[in-house]
Amino acid sequence: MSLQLQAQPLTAEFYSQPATTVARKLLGARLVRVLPDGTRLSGRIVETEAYSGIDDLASHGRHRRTPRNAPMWGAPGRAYVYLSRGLYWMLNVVAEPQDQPAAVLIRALDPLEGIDVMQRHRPDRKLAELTSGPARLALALSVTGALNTADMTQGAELWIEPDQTIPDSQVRTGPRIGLGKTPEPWLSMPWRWWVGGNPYVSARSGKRG
DNA sequence: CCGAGGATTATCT
DNA sequence: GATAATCCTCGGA
Repeated sequence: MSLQLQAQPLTAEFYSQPATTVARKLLGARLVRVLPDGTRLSGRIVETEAYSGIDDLASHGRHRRTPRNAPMWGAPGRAYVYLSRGLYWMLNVVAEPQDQPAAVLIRALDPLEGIDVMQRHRPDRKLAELTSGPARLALALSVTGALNTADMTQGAELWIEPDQTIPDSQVRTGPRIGLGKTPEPWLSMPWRWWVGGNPYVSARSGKRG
């Protein structure tokens, strides 16, 4: 007899919603990573970005389907992990129904479980810099291209489960980060969501509010 | 504290 | 050949 219901991974049905809806609802949820040796690492999601549709000129799905971006057209709830700048892995969750290119980038975590192991993955980093950015959290949780297309609805090595609910009064939105020369209106589209005042929101995002 | 520039490589034009 | 959904270090104030 458990006194409390065990949290279950978010389902494909959840991820089938519009990427913007998924991005908002993921705030406060818990990203869980189980390492090959069984170590469990987790953190609360405090910053996300939505990339949706072939119209979105900031999205990898803006052009044709290619070997790299193909996961964005795939089943909702799978991981889309790609290498940025030849150096850093970015973790996304595929959103919206099959054949619609969309994903949500996980940009920052408030660390919960396995903080000592995360710090071992990022030697000599301050706690505040452990998971405050998409590449940082990928390093802390040992997320690499090996997890590309992994099914995040199964509770195996990587998934997201409900945890806290963040009220609208604490949610902030703004333009996405690092879009370079993406034209308007996509450059300024307020498709980034974060938890106001949370210290782990990525630095370049601006933590105002 | 802040801004500039380098690292490093898969991927696409 | 150019670019990229970033991070880190360094130099200057």
